Amino acid sequence: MVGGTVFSAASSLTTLLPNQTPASASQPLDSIFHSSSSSSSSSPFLGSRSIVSFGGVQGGKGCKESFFLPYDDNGDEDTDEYFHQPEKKRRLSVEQVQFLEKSFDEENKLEPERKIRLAKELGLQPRQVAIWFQNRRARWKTKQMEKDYDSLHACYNDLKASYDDLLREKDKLQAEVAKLSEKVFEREKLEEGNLYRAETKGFQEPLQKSMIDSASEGEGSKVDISSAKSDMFDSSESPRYTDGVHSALLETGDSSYVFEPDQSDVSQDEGDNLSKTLLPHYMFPKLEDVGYSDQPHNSCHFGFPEEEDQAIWSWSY
DNA sequence: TTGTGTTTTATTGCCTCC
DNA sequence: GGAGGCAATAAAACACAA
Repeated sequence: MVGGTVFSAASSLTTLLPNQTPASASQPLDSIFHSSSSSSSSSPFLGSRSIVSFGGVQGGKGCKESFFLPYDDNGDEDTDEYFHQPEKKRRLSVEQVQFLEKSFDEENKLEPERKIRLAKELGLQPRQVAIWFQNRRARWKTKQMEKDYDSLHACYNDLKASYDDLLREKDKLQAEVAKLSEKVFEREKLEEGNLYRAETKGFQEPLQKSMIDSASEGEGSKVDISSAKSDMFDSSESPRYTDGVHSALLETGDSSYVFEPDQSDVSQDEGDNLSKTLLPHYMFPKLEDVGYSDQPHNSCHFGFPEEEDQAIWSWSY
């Protein structure tokens, strides 16, 4: 307990005569306590406002100021006043504060020798210097926290802006995914319907042949069931069927892979443009690879393992 | 002048270190 | 156990609007 054990400046001084020394007078701090006649000679800061300078003590009877506020220097010392004036705080002079600030800038911790030296130079008690440094450190810490808060807040705002941008982009992509998924679903339905009709009429092979022929001649097919796939998977940025699987399937006559997609058909489909420009090809794996027919039409299981899929597509629409 | 909010000085109690 | 630091707080000094 510093205040209680060391020396309570204000309370002690109120009981002292100007040229008396406090109870701790045996310390080398004695020289700090000046009488009114000696205070001004040893330090430029031992002005009338110094707590340990008694040169400016108020004298007149009825004066409400204690010697802690020696604003005028008509010092007719009346020692009785010291015993009866209420204890009051006083502020350090501008010069004292500037000196302390400069010292604080050099080092915000106060070693004992430095404290003594500063006290002597400023005409203050070492205790006052210590208190000033303590309070100054507290103020510095508060300011530092405000700075830290501001910089963290700026960081937060930047991150939040980025996050909001990503959210908007995600929503946009979600909408595209939904739109294109719906399109794929409808075309697959159409494909299934056409194949069913062909099979039931026994025209499967002739139909395939005629459609391939018409496609290869660039005439286009009004019932091109491959266009759904080509819209989705065949673009300049999407992998062509170079894995051998599709071409092999074509050779086997698998009805799911009847036609090699035609670029001429693709180029006329505006939906395909979306898939080219907005959607990475890996977002649309082959439907048969992901068990498309078993999935709800708006499901987003694009070939990821179930858990991973859930993690990636945790957002819903 | 006065009420009110802010700043500064100082105290108190607790904690850590040697 | 004493010295010193810190957080919380009190209180005086100060600033300023009404």
